[in-house]
Amino acid sequence: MNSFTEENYLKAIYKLTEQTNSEVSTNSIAEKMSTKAATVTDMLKKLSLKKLINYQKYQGVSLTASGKKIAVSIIRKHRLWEFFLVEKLNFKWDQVHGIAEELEHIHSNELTEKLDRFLGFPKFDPHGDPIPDGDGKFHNAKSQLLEEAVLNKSYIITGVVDHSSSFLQYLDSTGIVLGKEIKVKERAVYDKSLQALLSGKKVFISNEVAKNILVSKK
Amino acid sequence: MNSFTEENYLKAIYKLTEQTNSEVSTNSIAEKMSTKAATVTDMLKKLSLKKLINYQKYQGVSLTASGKKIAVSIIRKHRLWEFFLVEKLNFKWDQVHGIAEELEHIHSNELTEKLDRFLGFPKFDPHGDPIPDGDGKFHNAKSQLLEEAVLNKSYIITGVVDHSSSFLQYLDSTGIVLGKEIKVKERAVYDKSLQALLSGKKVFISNEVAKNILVSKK
DNA sequence: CTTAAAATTTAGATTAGTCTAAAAAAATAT
DNA sequence: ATATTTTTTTAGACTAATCTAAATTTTAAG
Repeated sequence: MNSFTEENYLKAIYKLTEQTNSEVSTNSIAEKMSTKAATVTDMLKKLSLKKLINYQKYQGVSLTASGKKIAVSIIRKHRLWEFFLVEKLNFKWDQVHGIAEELEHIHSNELTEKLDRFLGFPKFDPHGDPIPDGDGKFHNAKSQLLEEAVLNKSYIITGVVDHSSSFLQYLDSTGIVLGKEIKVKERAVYDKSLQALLSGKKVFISNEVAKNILVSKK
Repeated sequence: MNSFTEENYLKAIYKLTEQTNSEVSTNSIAEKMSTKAATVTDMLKKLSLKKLINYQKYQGVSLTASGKKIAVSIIRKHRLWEFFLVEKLNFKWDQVHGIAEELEHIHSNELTEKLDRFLGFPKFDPHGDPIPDGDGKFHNAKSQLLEEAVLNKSYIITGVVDHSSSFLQYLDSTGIVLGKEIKVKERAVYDKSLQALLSGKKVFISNEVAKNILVSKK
């Protein structure tokens, strides 16, 4: 059995690998885990001994197959619980991350599988992130940033890049909700801000926001 | 915030106090926690410093009001999660204890309250144990041991004393399920074993089993 | 290609929770 | 009432996860 801490390091390494598509540095892990580089080095030695990561000092790390399997299962549990919290318990999408950070460490495969069935085998969590299946396969929707949407073409809002409560609350306040249709009418040259139609209603969207919204072609 | 370990000690002390109605000994805690007396002493000092227990060395311990509040909230969460696992996820009543031991430590009051509402504010868990409400009040059904049931009187099975999987599985195999009606027809003098009618069907129940079943007058 | 800066690791400490062995206090038995 | 047994506590040590400060390695700059 791995500790919560070990599981969190594996998850952090997984996510950093996804972002950079290469070996992960000690410092980047330290930043992600809000801890110090020296602490990370100690943990890397431990995870390496358990053969969960490939590690040679000064050379960065990557996950082994078994490390990756654990990381994906944590992510699976996190996203299933987020779905549960929003769909069954009526939490808002900006309230669930912290609770799911605790729930993701509950150690029962049977629980995960029964929860998945109870929820109807959802493919995406409340933020539009894909939920891997029991074998670790992701159902990847090909999405793009709203920032890069083509003018006058219809898209569906499918996810967010920034998962912070403040961003999610801002989206709520502007009516930007997953599943809605959006069509960009104008893009300002100066600041790349957008004038768009959101389910037919005119909205203004700054580039800062557009960079953090994912859409799919309709 | 208290650690899982601290929460588990408080829960153990609460349960031992319930059983004995007096100060709890270091050794009894050690046994309940499957640990050593020396370890318990260390933890008692820590909990005492936090004012969660009343402790003077060699004199046993009791919970303070705030210690009791935490213990009851852990029990509340444990029982609500057990109810969820059985009623929503289709677990069997003998499979849920271990999972609930992990879930009971999730730290979100809002989660507990929303879960309670989602479940329809249940008053008893799948083993018939009362679920305290948000204020720590227990809805106590006045039940008695089947061992002491009066002959030819109708009772409803409302709970169990032994919570082990093996006992619960044995009950399943004999059809002894919470909510069923039972009437004791004969009690053998020699071994106190019972001949009874369970929903009208004849069953034999040993004293060992009868001592571990709770019933209420119909 | 040498040097300065940045990144990483090592060394040595700290805290929480645990242990064993020994000492001390309380309970029990003669 | 004293001796023996049981219970509890103390002392000292260990592991996991963390830290700071110092040393080392790598990278980048001139």
